[in-house]
Amino acid sequence: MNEITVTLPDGSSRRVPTGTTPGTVAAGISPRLAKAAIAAAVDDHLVDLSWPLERDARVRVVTSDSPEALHVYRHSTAHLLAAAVTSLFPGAQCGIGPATEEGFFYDFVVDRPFVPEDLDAIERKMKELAAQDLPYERQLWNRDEAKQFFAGRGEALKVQLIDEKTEGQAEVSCYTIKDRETFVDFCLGPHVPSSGRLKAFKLLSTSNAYWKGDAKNQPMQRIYGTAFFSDKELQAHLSRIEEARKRDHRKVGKDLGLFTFHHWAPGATFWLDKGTTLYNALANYMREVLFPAGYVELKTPLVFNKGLWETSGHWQHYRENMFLIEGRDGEEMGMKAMNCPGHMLVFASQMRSYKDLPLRFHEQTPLHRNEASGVLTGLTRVRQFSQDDAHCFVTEDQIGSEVEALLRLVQRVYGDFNLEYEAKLSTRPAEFLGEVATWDRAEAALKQALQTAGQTYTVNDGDGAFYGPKIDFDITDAIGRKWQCATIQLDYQIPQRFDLKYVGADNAEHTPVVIHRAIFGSFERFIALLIEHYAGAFPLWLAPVQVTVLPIADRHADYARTVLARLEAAGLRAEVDERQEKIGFKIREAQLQKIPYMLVAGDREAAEGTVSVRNRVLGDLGSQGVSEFLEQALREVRDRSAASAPVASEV
RNA sequence: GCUGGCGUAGCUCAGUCCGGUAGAGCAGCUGAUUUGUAAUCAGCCGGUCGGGGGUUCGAAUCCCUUCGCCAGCUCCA
Repeated sequence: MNEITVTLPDGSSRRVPTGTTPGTVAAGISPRLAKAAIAAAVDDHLVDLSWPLERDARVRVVTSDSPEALHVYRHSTAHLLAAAVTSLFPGAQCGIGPATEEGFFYDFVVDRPFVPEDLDAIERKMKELAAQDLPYERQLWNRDEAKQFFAGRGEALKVQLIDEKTEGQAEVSCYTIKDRETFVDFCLGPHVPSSGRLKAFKLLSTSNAYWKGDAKNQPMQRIYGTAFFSDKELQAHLSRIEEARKRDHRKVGKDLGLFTFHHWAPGATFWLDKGTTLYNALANYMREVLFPAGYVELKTPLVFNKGLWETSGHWQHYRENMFLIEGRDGEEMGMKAMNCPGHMLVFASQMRSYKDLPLRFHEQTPLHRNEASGVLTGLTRVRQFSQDDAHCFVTEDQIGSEVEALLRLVQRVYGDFNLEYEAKLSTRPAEFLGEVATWDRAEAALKQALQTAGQTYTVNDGDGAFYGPKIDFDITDAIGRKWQCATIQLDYQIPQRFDLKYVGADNAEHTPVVIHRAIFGSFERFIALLIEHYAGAFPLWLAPVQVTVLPIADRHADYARTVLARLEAAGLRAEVDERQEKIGFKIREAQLQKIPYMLVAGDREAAEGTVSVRNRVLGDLGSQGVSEFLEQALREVRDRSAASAPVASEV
């Protein structure tokens, strides 16, 4: 009999007959490993445990400890879901059902949308199928036979998938659960060996989706679920979701009185007094960061004649997202959806020399975008918002250093908030303007800058804007959704459209390159993410109310007011709670409002000229002189210390 | 925009399936209490049940329509 050599991760190797499966290899190592095995990696390629080994290979048994295991496990759970749905809903047609970062989903074409009761029934069916420990088997089918089989079952979408994904192949990979009659899916795998492995899963929600994500295609019903190796992990995940909901910015914003909305202005924020204080603190922070970095601040019009938008190209490509207005003499106007065209006009308003570059225009005025109603979400997706926007006008050989400076700016700002983020480089898309050589130079400059700034990143090939490559930064919200915040975008087109020129050292006219960039992204979205990041317990420098003075009884009110006056004179945002309530009640309210410092003032403090300091996290800190407290608090503000603001993940 | 769900007092929610005078807690107001580190007690006020239309003797409840919110899809900061 022919033998092959199997090399294990520890470097050891063994001879086994050709056709041996990784499952057998695992069993040969130890029964416990065989029991824990989910799948196998053969020469770093994930396969089933039943995959016959035909030649010498490195084999690693994938168990629940392996990083890839959960993905396989969830994908197998998605198959179980599809098996349950096709069993309970005869005629249901399957689309695709992948594992995701948090779980899995599967899309179906069904006669009617799923309702919550359906999910319960489907989940019960899944548990039943899991309890039967049905084998998952990979089979190679003749391609035409497979197409006929799926066509015969009314699975037109599967036939389409086979057509598209296996062109020119003689055989296609299919997975059965138990047998052909019970469930079959066209799928590359790998999968767990049997349904009994699937121990802990839960269906979470349903929603509409379209075949291939295109609204022009057939509407489908999607079922989301999640799965873990143990019930304990599943329960932990579910309670994490529950905890995250508690710090959802929409809830916290309401509880803390930061902002509100009204149905007469969908997608537009009413910033309440406390929210406005927070907003202004961030706006001023950004100015403090940008002015020393060579930026100047502009305020440009909110409404422009359509001529501007025609010149910029937005009239042709972006009009449906713009709020349009008719002027009193019938002229067409558009509210600005971005600042760039206005900034181009400012650049062009006077002669510019190469000595002026880089020239950096910063602007915080509001933008309006007529977003589709279905996409509006709290503060993270709105119709009226302000960016910490800027446009940097540079020569082509200044691109690298400018982008590097921008990367360091992003790192510095996000560092000030202890935010975690991910950077993505998006490169030349299929449809683009300009020369390939220019794009290549620009992409190389961005990569170089990323490396110099020590910024890790992933590449999104072909995802750049039509006018230039870009680097985007994502921050994750409380419930795991990623939101783009900072962005750095090169633009070779807009300076040409506006015919921008500067006079070079050679006394000739040249066209500058524009870098569109934002660090917060928008104030609205950034504040939403900050609220969730801090669970509403902002660091002292951001807290809308920084200190509250709590007199014990009415006779301490005068003293409390003198303390308040000193706090306010020193520039702190403070208030006094003079209500006729017990101190425990006042403290509870201040804690719920997440006020960083509570200063208790009673007989003792009034006599000594002190305050009894309570920190919202550390609790009672004992009594301090007012000056002593002030000095300490002002230092905390100045340092933008997060000392008393644990981030949500630590709460 | 699409699909589904939801909309009852300032807030959180019950009542809707099966039509019969709209409920609770918190908040607010008034009074008492003068209080020492996460809720003092009592009383009172408060809702054309998102808007409009329809069915019915009678609609929060059933039907239609419209607006908003939520989830997802698509799209974006």
